[in-house]
Amino acid sequence: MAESISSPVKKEDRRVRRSKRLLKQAFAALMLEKEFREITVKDITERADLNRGTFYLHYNDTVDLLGKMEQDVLNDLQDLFDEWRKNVPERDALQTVDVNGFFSPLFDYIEANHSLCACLLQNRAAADFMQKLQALIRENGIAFMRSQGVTEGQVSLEYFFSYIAYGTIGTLLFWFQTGQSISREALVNCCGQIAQSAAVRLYNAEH
Amino acid sequence: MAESISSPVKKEDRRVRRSKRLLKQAFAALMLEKEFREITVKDITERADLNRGTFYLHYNDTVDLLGKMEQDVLNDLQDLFDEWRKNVPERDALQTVDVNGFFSPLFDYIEANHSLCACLLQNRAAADFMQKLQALIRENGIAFMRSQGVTEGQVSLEYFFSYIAYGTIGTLLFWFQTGQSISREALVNCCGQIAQSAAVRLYNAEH
DNA sequence: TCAATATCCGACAATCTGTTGAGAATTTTG
DNA sequence: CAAAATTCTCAACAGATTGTCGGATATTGA
Repeated sequence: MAESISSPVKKEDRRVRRSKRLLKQAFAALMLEKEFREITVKDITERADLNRGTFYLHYNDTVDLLGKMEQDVLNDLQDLFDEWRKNVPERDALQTVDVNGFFSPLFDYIEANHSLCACLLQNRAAADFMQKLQALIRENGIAFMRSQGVTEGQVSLEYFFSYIAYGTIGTLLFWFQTGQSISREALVNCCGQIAQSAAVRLYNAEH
Repeated sequence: MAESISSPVKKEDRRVRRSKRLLKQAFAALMLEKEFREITVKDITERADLNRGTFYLHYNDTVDLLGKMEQDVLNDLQDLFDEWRKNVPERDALQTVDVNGFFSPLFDYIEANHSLCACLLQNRAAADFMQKLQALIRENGIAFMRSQGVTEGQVSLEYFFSYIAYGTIGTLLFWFQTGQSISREALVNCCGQIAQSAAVRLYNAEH
């Protein structure tokens, strides 16, 4: 799993990789200190110890940089989902769909990169990170359910997973904001139980 | 139910009420046209046909104004929840908790003020509106469940309603963003079914 | 009517933005 | 290794926004 802040392995000039890395690091650090809207290009380049003009060689503005960083995280997560899907056992028709299993890569990753993820989720500016993350989870969730032989019920899978994705992300965010007030196991259990019980009721995803 | 954009009934100087109203209206209109971060104080006051200095007599900056508008909506919703709670029938111990009923004021209000609410929810700048809205729903939800005699289960009510609130708000947002691609009834049914089935499983909120 | 106060107007310094050109430094290529 | 290509630095620039003035004008509430 690639470090989200790091640059692609080998494509661009080494100087470019260095500059982008420093800019992202500086920006991530600043986001822990103040609101996105208060962070100027000057702030970032000073923190990164780069010339202000260098910023504009790589990004249009701070929103652009934020978007690239969001995309890094989303790419990492998609890779994890892809990897996980390869190893999912075929589902016996009588077996329960393992919703917890589906969410475990997500929880693992977000806990491992908790500082950046909390930043992106909490920051006023990053409302659409939650949306993008929801879309990623939703689409992977739908694909997963279909691969498990689940067919559409009275509630479309799209709306079902929209709900589940937002509920899960939001609860993760709530967990961060309350200082991880319960154990990780309790959190995963909470999210899993809700999703599982709803899935069972709406799609007979059991037996 | 007070119009969110309108000013309090009678407290401030009529000129102040007028200015605030015009500023909020102008700001709401501008948010439909461009990103929050691209909206300047000058934009707002020009649209409102007020002097730029007048803005600073009432708000510190655009974030402040946005926050006040969010609070207007939250106040309206809290009033609705309070009103609704007065009319909730006592729950027979054998009866099902009516989760749909709990959410109906929310759906009504957001649909009635759908333009502004979609704005606040969708806009990049308004990430914390979703958080505030979630907190309001969560707290009212917990109070409701307790009043219905539901006790804590293996999943704390706090986390349960965090999940339910985020899921519901998110799905509402998804509904807006997909151009109300299903009927309102289908949407309410979707959210209701998920919440209900989870509540039943986790809290035996039935029978 | 009159005192209080909100608004308007013009102006101000300070800051940030996005871009430019020239030169120095680094990297890649052959 | 040497040359070519690219990136970075530096200083400077115009343009825009910000937040704040003081003084004049208009509106309000009593």
